[in-house]
Amino acid sequence: MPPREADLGEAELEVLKALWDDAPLTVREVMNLLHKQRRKVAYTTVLTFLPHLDQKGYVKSDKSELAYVYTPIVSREGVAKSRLKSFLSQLYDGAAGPLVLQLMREEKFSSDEIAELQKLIDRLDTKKRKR
Amino acid sequence: MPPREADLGEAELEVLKALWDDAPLTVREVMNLLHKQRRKVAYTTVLTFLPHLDQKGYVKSDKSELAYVYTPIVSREGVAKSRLKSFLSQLYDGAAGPLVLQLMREEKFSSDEIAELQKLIDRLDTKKRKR
DNA sequence: GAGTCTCTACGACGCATGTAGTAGGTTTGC
DNA sequence: GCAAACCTACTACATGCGTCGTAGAGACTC
Repeated sequence: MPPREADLGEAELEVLKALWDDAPLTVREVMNLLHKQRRKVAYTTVLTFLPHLDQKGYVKSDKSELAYVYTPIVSREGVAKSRLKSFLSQLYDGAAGPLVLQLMREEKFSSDEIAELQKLIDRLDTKKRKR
Repeated sequence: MPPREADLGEAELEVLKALWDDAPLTVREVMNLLHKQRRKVAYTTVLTFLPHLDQKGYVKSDKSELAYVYTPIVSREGVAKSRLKSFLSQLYDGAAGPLVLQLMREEKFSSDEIAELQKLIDRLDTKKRKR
């Protein structure tokens, strides 16, 4: 009983990413984009994903021209957020803290990111102290 | 061509988590644990996962007693790390920065976590300045 | 207007995964 | 010793997903 918490397969996500990168696209254009990314996939394969994404409410389609033209109607951030949620509950019991700490220990960050991070922490810290 | 970057299915992970929680366990004990977590699954179903996990090198088995007894040989952190890597490359192009920032904005943290985080940042910050 | 090109719809197939039943061996308890 | 209980191996089946081919509708070309 795998209830598909994700709702988006690997390949479907690839297609959606292509759309995020390069706004309204036809099936053929999506395929070409994927090919450039060394993702060799047949036209008809791509063709199956776009109606799926449409039905699932991730993109909208427009057929005023000859071929359908697809545009995402969900943001990259939104999708990232919901997948992040699943990921968190799957391995970290939904707690963000340990994950952040792990990332901070193991990954690299730019100075800008560190500065931004510091700002966020200061805000949280102040809030806590006020109580 | 889904190359199984994860190597661990959803259900397999559940079983592995049971083992992490409660060290050496027999098939039956794992099943009982899952049942307690409202995960109704047949004995033989659990039975199939453990040899899988064994073959894939996630657990080791010991048959000095009547029934096989399984013990994890990979850490929760190790698995979390590798899945985190996939997740990161899947949605954030492998960049940890944006993910951390997103988490900091949207999630809650304990004072301890914030303190720990501050320490980590200070370290990174110092390193940067030294150059 | 016949041939060609391009599009979409539909169906087929393979593989991974989760699920479980059955069959047959081993242990235990009387 | 024999029956009951328990264990594992093997097999089977459903589903989801990714992959693509074929067929037929519409447009375009000359």
